[in-house]
Formats: sequence, C-alpha cells, structure tokens
Amino acid sequence: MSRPTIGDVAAAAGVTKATVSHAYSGKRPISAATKERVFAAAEQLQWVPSSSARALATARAHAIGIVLARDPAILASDTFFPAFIAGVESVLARHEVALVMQVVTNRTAEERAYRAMAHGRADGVIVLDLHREDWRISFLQEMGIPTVLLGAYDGETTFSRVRTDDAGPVHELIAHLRTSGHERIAHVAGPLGYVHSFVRARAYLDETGTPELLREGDFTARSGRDLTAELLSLPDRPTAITYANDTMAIAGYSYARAHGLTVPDDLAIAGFDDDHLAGHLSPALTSVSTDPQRRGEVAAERLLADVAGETHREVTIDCTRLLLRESTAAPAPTTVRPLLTKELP
Amino acid sequence: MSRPTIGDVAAAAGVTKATVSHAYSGKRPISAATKERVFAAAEQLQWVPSSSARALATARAHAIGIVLARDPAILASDTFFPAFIAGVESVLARHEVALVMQVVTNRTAEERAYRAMAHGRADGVIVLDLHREDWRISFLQEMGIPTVLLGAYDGETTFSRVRTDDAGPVHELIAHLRTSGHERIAHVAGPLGYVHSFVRARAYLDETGTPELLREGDFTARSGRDLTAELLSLPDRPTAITYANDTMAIAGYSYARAHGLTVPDDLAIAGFDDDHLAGHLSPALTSVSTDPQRRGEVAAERLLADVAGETHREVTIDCTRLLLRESTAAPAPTTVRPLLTKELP
DNA sequence: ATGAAAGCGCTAACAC
DNA sequence: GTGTTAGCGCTTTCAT
Repeated sequence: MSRPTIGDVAAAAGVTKATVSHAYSGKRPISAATKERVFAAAEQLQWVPSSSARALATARAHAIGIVLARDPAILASDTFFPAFIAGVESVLARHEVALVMQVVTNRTAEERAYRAMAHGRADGVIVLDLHREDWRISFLQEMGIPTVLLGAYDGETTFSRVRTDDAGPVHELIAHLRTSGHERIAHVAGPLGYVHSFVRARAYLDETGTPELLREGDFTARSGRDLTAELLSLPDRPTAITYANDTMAIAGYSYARAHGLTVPDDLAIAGFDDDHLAGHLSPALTSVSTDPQRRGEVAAERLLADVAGETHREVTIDCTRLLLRESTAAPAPTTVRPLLTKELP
Repeated sequence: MSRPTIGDVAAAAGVTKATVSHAYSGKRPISAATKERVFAAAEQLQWVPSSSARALATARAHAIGIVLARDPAILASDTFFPAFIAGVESVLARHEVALVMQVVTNRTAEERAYRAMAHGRADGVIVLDLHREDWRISFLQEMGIPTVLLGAYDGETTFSRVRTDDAGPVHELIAHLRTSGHERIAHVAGPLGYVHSFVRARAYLDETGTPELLREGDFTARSGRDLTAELLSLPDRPTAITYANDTMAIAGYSYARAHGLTVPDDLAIAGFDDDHLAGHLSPALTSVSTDPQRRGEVAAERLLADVAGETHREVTIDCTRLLLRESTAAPAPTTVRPLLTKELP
C-alpha cells in the first residue's frame, strides 16, 4: 500500500532505475520502445517521483521561496499580495516549480526561514518589502542563494533587481493638484524605512518642498485616519492629501466626510495601489495602478533565469500609471448627475 | 564553501552524526555537556538541517500544501485568499511548517500537483473551492494524504471538515429586505457547482421561492454587471438584488447608478464577503463578513492535528455575520448629512 | 550515553 | 542504449 518508487517502475518495465530516470529527464538517449514501456509502467502504477528524494540527489528543490516578515493581520488586508502571488504562480506553473511561503514575525525566525530556504527548501528567493538598509541582502549573498530584489533598492548588490517607477506618478499627481489650484498638499507616507514608501515620500518632497505636511503612517486604516485628523487640525490645513496606499486614503476620506468635509471640494484625496474597489467609491478615488501581477511574473521569470545560471540583471518594468478620478477633481464644476432613465439596454 | 552538513557539525563537536541528530530531536538522552558542544558547533558553523534530506529520511515534508485551480487573474482580485493564507500561516509559523502553494489551470496539472504533494512535497493538504461533486475527495482519499476540506461539503468522506454557516445570514438578509417592503428580490449567484455558491443560492431560494430571479454568475465584476443589466431589464424588475460576493455587487451597483437608479431607494444591493472597502463605499455596502483569517487558522490547526495522527473531525466555526449598511436601508428616510464642523478633535 | 551502519528514493558517474 | 554502483544529508535501528 506504500507509494510506488522508481524501483517499482523499473521492475515493472523490466529495466533499471537509471533508465527510468533518464527516460524522463532525457539526459541520455533511450530507445523509443523502452521509453514506451517505462511510461506505461509509470502510468499504470501512478508513479510520481518523490520530490524530496529528487531534491536531495540533485540539490535542487524545484521550488522558490518567499519569506514575509509581516503581521498576518496586515497581510490579510493587503491588496498587493494576492495579485503578486498570482503573477509569480502563473510563471512557476509553466515550469513545474512550486512556491514555498513562510510568514515570520521576528528577526530570528526570519533568518531561520531564509536559511531553511537556502538549505534545500528553495532554489531561490524573492525579497519583498525592501528596507533602505536591508540586512537580508548581505545575509543572502553570503548564503549564496539566487535572489531577486523587488523594488528600487539602490544599495550595492549583485542580485537581480526588478524595479518600477513609483516616483513618476507622484510627480504627475502633485503637478495636477497644483494646476487645480491646490497650494497646501500633504502626504501620508508608509513607514519610511521601506524603500517603496521612501521613494513616494521623496518624490512628494521634491515636488512640493513642504516637509511640514509630511506624515509617516504604517499603511493601516487606523494610521490613515489618525494622521488625517492631525493634518486637518493644523491651523492652515491642507486642501489636498495624498496617501501612500488606498487603505489609508479611504480611511482619511471617511474621516474627512464624517467631519463635514466634501471630497473633492473641501479636500482632494489620492491613494496609491488602485485597490480593485477604488474606482467604485463615490467619489471615485484617484490612485496609481501598479500592476502587481505583472511584477510577480517578471520577478519569477528573472529568478528562474538566475537559478538556471544566467547572469543577474536589472529589469525595469513600466507598470505604474496615475489614474485621475473624482476625488481629486477640480473643485468648481458641479457633479453631473445622470438622468433617471428607465430604458436599460 | 559548500554548506555544512550534519557530518561537519558532528566532526566539529567530536561526536557522531547520530548524536547531533538526537541532540536536536531529543529522541534519546544526550548528556548536557555534549549537547552543549553540539549546539556550539552548529551555531558556529551556521548549520541548518537540509529539509530535503530530512524529508527523505522521515517521510515528512514539514510542509502542507494548497493547490488552487484558478485562473491567476481571478486570484488577483480575490479578497478571501490573502486573509485565509494569513490565518493558515499564523498557525504554521508556530510549528515551523512551511506552506507550499501551487496554482494550476487544468485538471491534468491539478492531479499532478496533488500527487506531488502526496509524494513528498507536503504532509497534508487543505482543499478549497469545493464542488458539490468533487473528484478530489476520492482522489486524495486513495492517495492517503491527510486532508482538510473547507466548506459545507455534504458528501461522504472521512476527511476533516471545517464548515461555516453561510445560509443563516442570507436568510436574515432576505427577511430584512422583506420587512423593508421589498417583494421582488433577486440573487446573482457564483458558479452553482461550487458548494459555497450553491449554499447561498439555496438559502435564497428557500427564503424567496423565486427561481426566476436567480442568475448564475462567476464572481467577476463583468458577470455582476451583465447579470444586473439582465435583471433590471425584466418587465417587472427586482427592487433588491443580493450577490454572492462584493465584487459582483459593486459592479451591479455601479451599473445601476450609471443608469440613473439610486441605491438604495430605487434598488437595494447587498454583497457577500465584506471586502475591506465595502464599508467605505457610499452608500456603504451591506455584506456578510466571513472572517477568512479565522477559517485559515482553524483549517491549519485541524490539518496539523490530522497529520500528527489525531482522528479526523468536523469543526464548525461561527464566523459569518450580516452587516446591514446603507445600500439596503429602507427607502423612505432621507440621508442624514453631518454638519460642516471645522472643529476637528 | 554514544557509535556504527543501514537505508529513505532518486540522480549521476562509470562501465559495457 | 542500458546496467551497476555510489552517493545526496539526514534518521534510526542495532550495538556497545
């Protein structure tokens, strides 16, 4: 009743284990006839090679890893993550490579997890949520495991990098707000230790030059609300607030409305990430789409190439786009209400 | 430069491999002194046991698997998934068990994936998106791998099941709509082959008795929109539409508004899943919260117990709750607008 | 309390 | 074109 092994298949086909192995790998010529017999035997026994045995023998896990150092509760409301994973998987699926995930909550566990990845669990890793000073980079380098860094990391490294232009849309957005007459534009950033938060905040500062209107949040709705409250209570309050993600933007938006402000007339609001419902809020939320799925695909492809021995490279993908919607519309014109029509197509 | 093995540690500590192994597993008494030496040596060499070697020797992968048969594009906008994974991971992390995921797009690949899981990749699997007639159940049973089924599967099985009450909130919702004066209440279901879609549709039918107002969608925004259009073009159109998820509800909601209907006055709308932005739409969307994170935790705990040899069990968690919001408010009363107050706390 | 040695199921030289 | 034989790095009898 125990699972069939390569030996069983070999016996059933009247050959040796090596032949079975090679019939599948193609690493040496096998006559069509025996190949036939081998496949038939395997099919009949429903044999599937043991991944651990194969991994041990080849020193290849046929899996790649992602270690997430996040509070599960935060992961739960993250809009980036599932789309990114979907992108990664769509590539891995084609190569019969699995994805091993591990969520950790402290540094010790994180090191252990990466070590485990490097020691047989995975052939390579994708590193997310880069910090400006990120210990993982030298750590992984020392460990010698193929790695792809996702984000605008500028430190020294020989790892492959997949970057996107997060600053461009921010510049564009601020310029747009200025044109619409806004003079006091605030920004609620994500944790500034993160490269992606930092890049967005940096772009904001470069464009506005108003550090006094910058606040550091943590991507949660709560921080979005609290920092919005703080900004709105300033003597000379901002007329527009940009946020580093949609969740904080929506929380700020709700807070403002609950306190009698109209969006966008009294306060313009913009998010980042283009959550799938952002366009359905009313007024619809201006945001920046970031195509996480595509980033997942590119990162996975890059990593598989690195694992296969290609030389590391830096890839920049053009996938961020400012989506101007009602929440940052110019104040003046009144909203157009569609007619009540009973004629539905 | 190659990674240290248990042999290196043993040599460094002046003992044999067996001793190192037992020092960690505790499966036989080791003197405090040698234990000390072993740990020191391991620490110094930064040794981490090879998971593939261990897996091969113990026939335990120290990982559990999830195979998703979904189009990556659909996964990308799924609100259930990240929270569920977060819940699963929060449990696995405590047990140093990894999660292996595989997304497949056809039956053959799906079988292969499950076989690979059963043949060394994973010690157990969690099965999602159950169908009313689900081939995977007998398949996995034959394969003999510990399995936890998530959902209200009623067929025969000896596997553990984790269920929730999805029907209750639907009954409650319909009753509420009736009380509010609605007589023609429609339902846009998910694919009826899925147990969870079916349960919701069944509850709808039991409560309303109007199969002519039931439509089968596929959980995407597009189908939500198209089926809403269809329902609204009926000679005697519904005054309320309930949807099997929030994405379809929002799409329907947008469609209705774009065609001049006011929500909830002209059309009441309710979703399911309580997407994290649902409460922030305006009007806020009535929905049913399902606590996917908790379901993930319970499923993972159950699976680890099964893997450890406990007898299979059925667990029912009470985690669905109807959240009545503005989109199903009784038509009559006018919306209360908060005063414009410049006093912000 | 510790050593020695035999596998786990596969791959990869090395033979012929 | 195919068989033989060592390992891969660990766990686990069986000895002592």
